[in-house]
Amino acid sequence: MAAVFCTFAGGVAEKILQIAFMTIHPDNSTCQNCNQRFNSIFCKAQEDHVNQINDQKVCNVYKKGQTLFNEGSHPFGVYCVSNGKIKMSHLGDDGKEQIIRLVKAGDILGYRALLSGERYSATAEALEETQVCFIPRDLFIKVLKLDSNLAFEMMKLLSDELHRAEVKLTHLAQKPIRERLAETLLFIKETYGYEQDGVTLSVRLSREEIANLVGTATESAIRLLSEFKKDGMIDLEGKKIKIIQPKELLRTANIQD
Amino acid sequence: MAAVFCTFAGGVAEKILQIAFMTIHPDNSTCQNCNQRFNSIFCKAQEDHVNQINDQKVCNVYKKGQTLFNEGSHPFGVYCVSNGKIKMSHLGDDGKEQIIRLVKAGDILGYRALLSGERYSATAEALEETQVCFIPRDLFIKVLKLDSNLAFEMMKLLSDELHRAEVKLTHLAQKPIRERLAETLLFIKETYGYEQDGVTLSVRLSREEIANLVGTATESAIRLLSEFKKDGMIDLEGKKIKIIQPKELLRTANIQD
DNA sequence: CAGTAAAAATGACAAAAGTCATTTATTTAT
DNA sequence: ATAAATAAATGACTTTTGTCATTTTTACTG
Repeated sequence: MAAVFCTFAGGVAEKILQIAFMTIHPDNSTCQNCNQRFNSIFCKAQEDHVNQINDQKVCNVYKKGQTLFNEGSHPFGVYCVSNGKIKMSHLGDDGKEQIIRLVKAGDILGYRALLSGERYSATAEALEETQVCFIPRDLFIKVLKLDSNLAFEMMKLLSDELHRAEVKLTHLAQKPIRERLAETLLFIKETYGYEQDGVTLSVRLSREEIANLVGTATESAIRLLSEFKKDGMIDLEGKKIKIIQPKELLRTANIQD
Repeated sequence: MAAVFCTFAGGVAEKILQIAFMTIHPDNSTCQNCNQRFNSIFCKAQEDHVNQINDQKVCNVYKKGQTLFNEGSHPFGVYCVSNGKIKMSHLGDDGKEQIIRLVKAGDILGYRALLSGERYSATAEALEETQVCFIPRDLFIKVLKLDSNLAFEMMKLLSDELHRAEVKLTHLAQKPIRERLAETLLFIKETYGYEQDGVTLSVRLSREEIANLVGTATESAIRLLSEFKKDGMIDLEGKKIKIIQPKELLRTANIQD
């Protein structure tokens, strides 16, 4: 099914193919019928507002490695993910990437900078073929102003993200890498879940990306992953990671909160 | 002047003394005349709403070391600081404190848990004698619902905090302690400013608290502070910290963003 | 104001984590 | 399919940071 979606980069080509896509999958091309409709922040938005968003949204497909936006550029709206996986990352002072968020279907992104009135502070890059709808800034702001339920959902989302960031910050300051790696693997599982086999994490990340998620050197991440494998907690097959002993991994993560 | 504010812990005594305070300082006892009126999130709130808040608010004075709320307890409203300084911190798994925010006059606190619908994830403790107004949950929610300007200010505040947390997270993962300590000293300066002399940080923090802000061991913080002093960047007199060479400190912090 | 408790400072050492160099696998492109 | 490029793995070593013990200083209490 995914093969049907076209993934060229340019604007015109995308438009054409988007129309082609809409013809083929009419039920999935509108917000009203989006499979993420009640899984997103818009679940409590008024029907009328969802319709307006549907009318003005622009859908796009990003191939693995393509960026939706870059740190330092201006936000012109927010993105709503209908399908796929995205990483958001900061570039540290020495050019090292720090992954601050993993985005999944149903999530929105790009709202932080928009609401702060700043440029993007993070780069968003597709981890695999990803379908995204773009909602223009003015419409998003307008709907947010008119729809207090949506505004509250937005505040809840921001509060939850803030909480996540604060907990991660505390763990970075206080926990050893071993524990943080275990926690990260469980976090990936929570976010993207397993493949059909029920053990393989359904995302392919490089060792470097895992390290940049944990906040450590690539070699350290590699070494510890090997240890986890040796200890029988996980299994490694190339970029596939299988969680063999989730309980043991949870114990290793040593999470109290 | 500060000596006029009474600081007993209990509820009844506080009420009585609050009334005494209002009698003595009528101009400062209402939101409308609060010295932080246009320095807070309520700056763009409708006059009517500010009046309602003023009617229902409950003011309090906390002595140094007293907590406004504790990690794990339920939020019943938000706090608005009219005067003083507060630290907010998480307790790490091993019981180590991680300071996640420094709160100053004009700031509000306690909103994160309230908007997430969770218990407090942090403890708020006064760093010195601090005057705070408590705004009940239902009123805050109601006003937030009716006043879209206020809601947007709230979203902006959350977005800014989220940004701060993400940057701190990146620095914790990537920067050496020396740079983080320098950055922390500058952050304290930005937050609380100097005393009259124009060089002494106007907050007294223990070495342990500084370490818990930086995210390091107390001894490491002490050692590096001594180095900074030896290098002539700062001066130490007990808990007083003087910033002698702010530029050199900024260079040491090695901040790009 | 002495005496005690707490905090700060310092040294010696241990552990954790990072860096660099090299080898081995795995992708990718031709 | 094979070469070239990229990523992963591993070892040796260095640096950073933390821990523990001890001394010195400061703050507090009777």
